[in-house]
Amino acid sequence: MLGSARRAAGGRGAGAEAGAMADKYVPGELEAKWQRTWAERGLFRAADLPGADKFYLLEMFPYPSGRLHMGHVRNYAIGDVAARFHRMRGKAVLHPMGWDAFGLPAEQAAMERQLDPKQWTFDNIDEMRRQLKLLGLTYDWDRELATCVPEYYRWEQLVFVRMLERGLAYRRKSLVNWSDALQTVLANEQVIDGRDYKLGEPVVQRELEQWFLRTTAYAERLLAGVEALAGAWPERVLLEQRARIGKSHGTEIRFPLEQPAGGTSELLVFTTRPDTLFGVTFMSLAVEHPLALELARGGGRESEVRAFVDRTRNDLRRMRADELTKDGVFTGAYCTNPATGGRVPIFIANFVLMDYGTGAVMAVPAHDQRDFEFARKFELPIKVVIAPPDGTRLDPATMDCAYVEEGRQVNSAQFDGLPNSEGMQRITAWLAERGQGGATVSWRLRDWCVSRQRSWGCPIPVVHCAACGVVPVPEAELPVVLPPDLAFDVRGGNPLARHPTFPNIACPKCGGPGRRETDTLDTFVESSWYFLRYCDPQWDQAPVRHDRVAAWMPVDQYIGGIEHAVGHLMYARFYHMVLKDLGFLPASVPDEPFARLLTQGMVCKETYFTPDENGNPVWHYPEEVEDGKSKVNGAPVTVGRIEKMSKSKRNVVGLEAFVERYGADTARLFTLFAAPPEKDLEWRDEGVEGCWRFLARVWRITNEAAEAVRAAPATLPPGELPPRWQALRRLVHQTIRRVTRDIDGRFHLNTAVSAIMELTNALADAGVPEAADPARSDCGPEPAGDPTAGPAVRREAVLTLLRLLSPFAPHLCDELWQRIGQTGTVLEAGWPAFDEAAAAEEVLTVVVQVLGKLRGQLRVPPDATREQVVERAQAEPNVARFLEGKKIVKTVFVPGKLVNFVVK
RNA sequence: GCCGGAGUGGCGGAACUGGCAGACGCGCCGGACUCAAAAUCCGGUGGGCCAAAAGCCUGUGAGGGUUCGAGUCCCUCCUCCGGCACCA
Repeated sequence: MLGSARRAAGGRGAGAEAGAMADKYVPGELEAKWQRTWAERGLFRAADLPGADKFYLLEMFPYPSGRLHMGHVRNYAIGDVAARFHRMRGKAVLHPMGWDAFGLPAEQAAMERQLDPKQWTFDNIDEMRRQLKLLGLTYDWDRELATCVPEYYRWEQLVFVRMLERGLAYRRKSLVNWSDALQTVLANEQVIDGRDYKLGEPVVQRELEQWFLRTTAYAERLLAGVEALAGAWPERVLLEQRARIGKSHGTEIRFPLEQPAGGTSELLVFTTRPDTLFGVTFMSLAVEHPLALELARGGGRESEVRAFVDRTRNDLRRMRADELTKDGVFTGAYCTNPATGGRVPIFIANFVLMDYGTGAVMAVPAHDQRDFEFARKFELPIKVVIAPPDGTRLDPATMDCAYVEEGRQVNSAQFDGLPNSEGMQRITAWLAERGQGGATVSWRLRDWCVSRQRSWGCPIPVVHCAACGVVPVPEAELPVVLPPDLAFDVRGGNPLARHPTFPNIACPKCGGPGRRETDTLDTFVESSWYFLRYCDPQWDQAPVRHDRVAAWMPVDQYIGGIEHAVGHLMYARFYHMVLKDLGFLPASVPDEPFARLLTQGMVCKETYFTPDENGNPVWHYPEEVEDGKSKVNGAPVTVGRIEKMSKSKRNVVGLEAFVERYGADTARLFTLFAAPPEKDLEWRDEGVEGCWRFLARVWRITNEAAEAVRAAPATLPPGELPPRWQALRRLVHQTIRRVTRDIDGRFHLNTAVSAIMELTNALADAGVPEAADPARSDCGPEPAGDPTAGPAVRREAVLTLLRLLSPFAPHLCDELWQRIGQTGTVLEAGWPAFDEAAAAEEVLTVVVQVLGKLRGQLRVPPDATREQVVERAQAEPNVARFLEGKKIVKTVFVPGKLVNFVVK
């Protein structure tokens, strides 16, 4: 409104481009212009070797699906605020972006649409990069990398060969999650409720030869790292990692076998309850236990056991733990309890896990619920060895569940009477003395299965030779490059294995006929070191360049989705330690690659649906809904739950259409303002409008002030400012403090935006003197005193506003920066300096309470004494009213905050 | 089942280490501008008592406790979300 009035008055010429644009905030052209400028000036390029003031900021790189969604926008907007903030504060910032480019979707596209996975991937990358660039993010595109090129994955092959040499990579038969639908093995993280993460088809257990990385060898170090990251990573992630590592202290006990079997004369068990050793009444072995069939053969029950094992394996394919009832079979074999010398029958049980502990469990039905259920079913004896502290007598005949609490040892020979916690230690020590066991540690963490029967992944660089076994490809012959001509016309199976020449190779050792490994590596291997590669992505001498990595690592702030809490974040920590141990990293690099972690919440939105003929929901896009009815089928629409944006629920907001309408700055601001970063965000169109309005308001206010700011002196007049301007200046500096604190470390970006909004409101209230806006009659006349005070303070306020807002809405701020006569970009201008004295309040509000209830307020100078404040507080009429006729028994005084009279 | 986290206006969310609950935004109500609308601007907005204001009462999932003072600390319970789930 003001702009048009001025234009009419000023009669601006056609050449005054800036003025013509002053009318309305139109982000489209403006954003493109500044993105061009930034790129041309190379503003986001990181130094090769930064000094001590480096800041490595990283967002988890995306899979190039071809479509950027609002979840990405949120992730990258959060990161970009931090990147711009640290840059403005003078840090050397590394802020790279790349592509997690291997993976199943490319192969599926190849199978379904006969596309070349490489072509498909690079087309997607181009498309996603284009969309990403619309957002004005501060990436150093010179460091862009894609994991699917030999220049990247070759180094994984080298590392794999070295790991093989050190026994950190190995091959073994193992039960794995096999997806028929996807024709591959899946990691545990990729299996959700017995179904694959991708198509939701059933996953079965199969025994296959697989490649593993020995994560278990690093369990202790991974756990130590978790403890060290306390405070720097979200507690939730640390908890999940700690649970996954699952360290538990216990005791290893040897039970001599009556008849040696399978080359051994004893059965080794792991228990956390050695105190219950005297209560053992049977043994339970896992179905896959190597001695299972051997013992049965000796016990004369081979066929029964074999039948049970076969049957149970089928069960285990699908069933979840809680749907599986306890079942088992007697092997016919016995062992001896080393404590009592008693005879213990050995069973195979369906609930015993082979890959935890030793795969054999000493069963104490009186004090373990699972053993109790098993014993009841097979009518096995129950022997109580722990007595409850309350004196209750446990009777095996009538117990309906196991007693698992603390108590005193009973029926335990020389240990009787001890508290069971002490019994644990004493029995363990006693076993150790007699060579029958001892204290040990068990881990829940498993080795990392990295084999994938897929062709769009990093080939595992080994050769199988009938004579020499597994032979690594010699380092000089690396990389093993994926053949370009894979056939995807056959559904299922690995096209690499079917390739006419790829599998054929002579054994590197003996020259005889060999077969190349056709499994590829899990894509989590690529994402386990990409952050190192960014330090010099072109380096062709080694996976990473020492001096660069030494200069940039660790990542100072890592940002990504909570779904990677254990998978990616555990693998990357492990791999990073391995690289360090193998000498690929300089020793100065710390064990932990990610110094701080932020896990951002999901972007959610309301869903709309109508029921189909079977009552199942049919989801609708918001634009298909009109007046509460579906435009598709005319039925009344139900508003569904607020759920994560997804194509299947049709509750997505298209990025490009959005940016076209509102601009990238509004997209960024909204995702940052609507919720704190770590919480889920609900997308609401009204909220978007609010952010848009705010930016338009900044636009208007700044443009209105532009001429005055240009003309204003750059320094404040000496001496005291008139109160009105001093108040504005105080708010300016308080806002600098708040926004700085909110961004730095705390990541309360939503409150940082609030603070900036408050400053904007104050700036609007401070008014534009030459605009005699009747609606702003409260502005009052320009106060007396130095006439340059007002313009100078307002100039500082406008400059500060743009500086504080620029990490959130960089395009708008740079444009306005230029319009108020500043050169360059806000990024280069730097973060505003904070002046403690200017931020200090000269009058404090002290609240007065009587018996804890608010009865009045006082405005007092900061240096007021207790006596002065208390005296004035008592004189407040409303306070006096409540003090009348009462006796003050205590006066609480919190300087600058409150007075509380306790009366009787 | 076990281990975490969270419950604050009509809504998203603020409240640093116990000190004015509800910042900021949305929505809503009233007003200005306009022929009108949109946009914009100004004011109001937890609930209750009171004609209104002043003022008072009440209020952060429920109940108890500690404290001069509790959204914040402690105990019990309820609800929701997340993780793990035969880990011996």
